[in-house]
Amino acid sequence: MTDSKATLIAQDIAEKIRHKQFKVGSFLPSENQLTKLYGTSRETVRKALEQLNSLGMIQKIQGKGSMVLDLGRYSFPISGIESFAELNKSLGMNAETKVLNLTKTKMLPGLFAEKFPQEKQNEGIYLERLRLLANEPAVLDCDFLFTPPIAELPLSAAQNSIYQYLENDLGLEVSYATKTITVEKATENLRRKLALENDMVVLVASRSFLSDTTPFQLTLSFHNPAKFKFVDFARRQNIKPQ
Amino acid sequence: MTDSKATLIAQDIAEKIRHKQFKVGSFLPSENQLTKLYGTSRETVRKALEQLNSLGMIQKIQGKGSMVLDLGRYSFPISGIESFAELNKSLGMNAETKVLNLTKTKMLPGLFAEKFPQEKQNEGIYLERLRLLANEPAVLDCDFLFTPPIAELPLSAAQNSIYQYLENDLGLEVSYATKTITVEKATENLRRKLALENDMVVLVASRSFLSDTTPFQLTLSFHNPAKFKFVDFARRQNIKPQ
DNA sequence: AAGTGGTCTAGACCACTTC
DNA sequence: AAGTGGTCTAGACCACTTT
Repeated sequence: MTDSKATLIAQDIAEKIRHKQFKVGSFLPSENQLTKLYGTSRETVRKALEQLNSLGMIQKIQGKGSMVLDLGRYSFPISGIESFAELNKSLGMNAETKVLNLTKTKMLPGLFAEKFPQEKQNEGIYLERLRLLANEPAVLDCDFLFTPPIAELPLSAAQNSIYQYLENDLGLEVSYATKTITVEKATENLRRKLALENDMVVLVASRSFLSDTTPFQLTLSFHNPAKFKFVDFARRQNIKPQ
Repeated sequence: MTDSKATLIAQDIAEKIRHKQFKVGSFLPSENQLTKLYGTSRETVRKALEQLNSLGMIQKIQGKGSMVLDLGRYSFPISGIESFAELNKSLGMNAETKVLNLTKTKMLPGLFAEKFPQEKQNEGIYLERLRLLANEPAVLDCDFLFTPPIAELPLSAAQNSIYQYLENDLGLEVSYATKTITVEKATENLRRKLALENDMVVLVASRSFLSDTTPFQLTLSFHNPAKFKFVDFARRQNIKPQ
């Protein structure tokens, strides 16, 4: 899967925004200028701008141009599909991952059966990781990776980036995820592992899918409420959700 | 602002998915067939499908077709930009709104000054509403609407849908919002109004903008943790956030 | 009037899946 | 080989903003 011209242009513009070559509050070069700059058609430039628009990086204003928006400095957003490793790298945080458990199983662990009641898959890999920020426990990630398509998970992949292993080594195409965020009562085990001050915990439950719509991963992320922050960008829709 | 052909097609397909004319797990008619059906070019059909794709309603699979996804029956999602009134209507819930306060002010209330430290605007309308679900308090919404562009807010608009009033009566174009979700310690006032069992509350803070990038609204939504649920759909990005 | 973005088209060629 | 989606183009016309 090689990136399209439109995506390459979007990445280039995003990079220039990050490097302050295009400044927040100012307008990008016009679509005609970008068309000449990148040597493509205008529709291709427009597809690139549409990607940046939907990410909240620019706002298009008819008759005027495309303004660079201020996304703010997000302290650890959980929006989108990104692994902890990717976030840590791109934000340069002092984060650490401790793998607590990595085992194959032929039965869906009870924890997952409870939170994903309609789930049928039962063979897979159970993974438990504690995430530390500034040497303090912040998140307990429990993953269940489906076998197939994932037969093995090297400890190094669990330690670093699962997604990198799935995409680069196994050639799987990670595509989308559904997530829910709720607040739950913490078990004694959780209280201890996350050093919670009271018995509440934030649960981010997600089910992730490959591009052929196969589910491949369930994740239960237990966050220390005091350290939890979810950042979102949303555009007003003219299509009602299902 | 009239809808484009692509948006009309997307709305039509979404409607057909909702009415089970196109079923979850099956493929939509091919792009060529849709092109004939709607009497447009293929690119226009593709723009319609892209809208449904980004909402998580379909998944495109090369060589096969566009599969209808199961979004699940979300119990009160807070994703996207939708007003409580719109959600209530589209989901047919037993919800009620009590307007507790609606006053003009020349100073940004301290509550907002604290949660949005960089905010400069000070003249506006303060609105406080309690949302009840099944006759139990679920959310306390505190809004600050900027003057200008919003000079007045009729009680009926506060009672029903603010967005409907802004878009239909004032002709404003609501475009996007940034939100953060955190867990905070509840004040005694909040404990009482939301009938909280303990002293934690979920805070959804959002800043909303018009299509010309003017901010027009700050919202602090305090949720009873026991009734809070946030549902999200996310696609894997090939562009890094800013 | 000139420049900006918004929409739409008809056609081309490619990559992937299925038969 | 035929059908599917993925990409890209060159051009047209419209709506809005600015001068």
